[in-house]
Amino acid sequence: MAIKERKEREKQDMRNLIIDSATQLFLKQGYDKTSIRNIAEDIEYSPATIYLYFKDKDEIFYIIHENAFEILDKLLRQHNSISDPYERLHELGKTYVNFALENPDYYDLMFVMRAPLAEIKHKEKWSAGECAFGYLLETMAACIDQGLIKPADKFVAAMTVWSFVHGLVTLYIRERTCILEMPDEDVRQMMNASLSHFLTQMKT
Amino acid sequence: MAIKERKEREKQDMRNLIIDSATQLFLKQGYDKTSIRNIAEDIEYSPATIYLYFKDKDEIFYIIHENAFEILDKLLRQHNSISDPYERLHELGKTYVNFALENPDYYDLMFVMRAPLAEIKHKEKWSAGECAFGYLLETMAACIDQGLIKPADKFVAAMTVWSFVHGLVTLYIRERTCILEMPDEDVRQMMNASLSHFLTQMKT
DNA sequence: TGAATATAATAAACAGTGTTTAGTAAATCT
DNA sequence: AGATTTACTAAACACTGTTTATTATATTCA
Repeated sequence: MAIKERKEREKQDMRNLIIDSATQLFLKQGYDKTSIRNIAEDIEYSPATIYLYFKDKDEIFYIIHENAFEILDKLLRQHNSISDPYERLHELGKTYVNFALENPDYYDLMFVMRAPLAEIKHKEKWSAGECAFGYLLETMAACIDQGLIKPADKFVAAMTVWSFVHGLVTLYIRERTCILEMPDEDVRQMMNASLSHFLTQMKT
Repeated sequence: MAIKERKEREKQDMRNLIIDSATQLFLKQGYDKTSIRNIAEDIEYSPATIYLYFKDKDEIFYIIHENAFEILDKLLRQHNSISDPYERLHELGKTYVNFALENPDYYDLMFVMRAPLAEIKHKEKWSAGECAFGYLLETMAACIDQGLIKPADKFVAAMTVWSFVHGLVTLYIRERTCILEMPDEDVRQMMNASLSHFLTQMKT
């Protein structure tokens, strides 16, 4: 009975087709303008078909959110070879901010939007986020152990760093940096200056 | 011809009626569930009537967003009497975070949601935000002048502080602090610890 | 192979959204 | 009192996410 396996494969193919189309539309037009009907039209199926493969729109965007985390995780762990944890922290910060600025829609979905939340809660564990946060936690612990930054609980220190970079990029992505009344280029330069300033402050 | 003035008054009354109803519904049920039809039913008018007083839903939420800024501004400027600028900064931080945690929907509308953005851009100036940010800027300048915090450009310093507190509260409001797998009370305590840690790091 | 069954896909509908248009009733002006 | 402006609304438009009943196809079993 290889038919069952083929069917399973076909089901997965269809899921991938939907996710790929949704991702493409999402990155091109944003969340709101990526409707089930849009996706359906794009893959040349009826809207109702999508509900045979995903229970709702949010589940689709939960998968996209997971894929985005995989990308970010890979980028962050590229700096694993840097032995000095403070230096690694610096690179992690730069990479995080860069990722957010270059993939604002992904970042929004990962850390701002409520769309994937239902699924996260449903799963009782935000594993995608845990992976990235865990890596930050490790780095902070190493920094503290080696006395490279001002002493603090590693959770508190990690939350402080994450909060700062998250705040920095979300103020930009959600267009609140308009308050600076600067050209976009200057704003980005100021963000870099702010990141450096923050990390210098941390140092012992 | 006092009729014209009475009409003008009545127009303003109607605008207030709509805003009051919208605000009430918004704080009770959130943005998405506050529909034009809901507001219309609440004030016992037809949905179309609302469009005689506001050009679209976003304009209504722009007004609510402005009102929220008035509340935050008053809270922040309560600390004007504190002469030591670093101490004042500390109180500003605590007040800001408290405001966000106690009024998450207001905070969301002010600093995260895209709803009021069209109007902000249309007006070419985000005066509501400028007022609060200006106050932070003053305080930072005073801190730097008196050598209370590590030297930096006042804009960079202000952006750093704002980014941190904004990140801290938005990770909480948009439910990303679930990663800590802590009871809500502990998360809030950690947020306080993080704020203190951040402000201590700034000190010379 | 042919009838019965299980699967896949869809058309159409439901209940909602923001917004616009055309038409009516009331208040104001001449 | 008649003409005109103002205030309001019913109904429609073009969407949205989602569900249900139906049909066509593929698979299984006798």
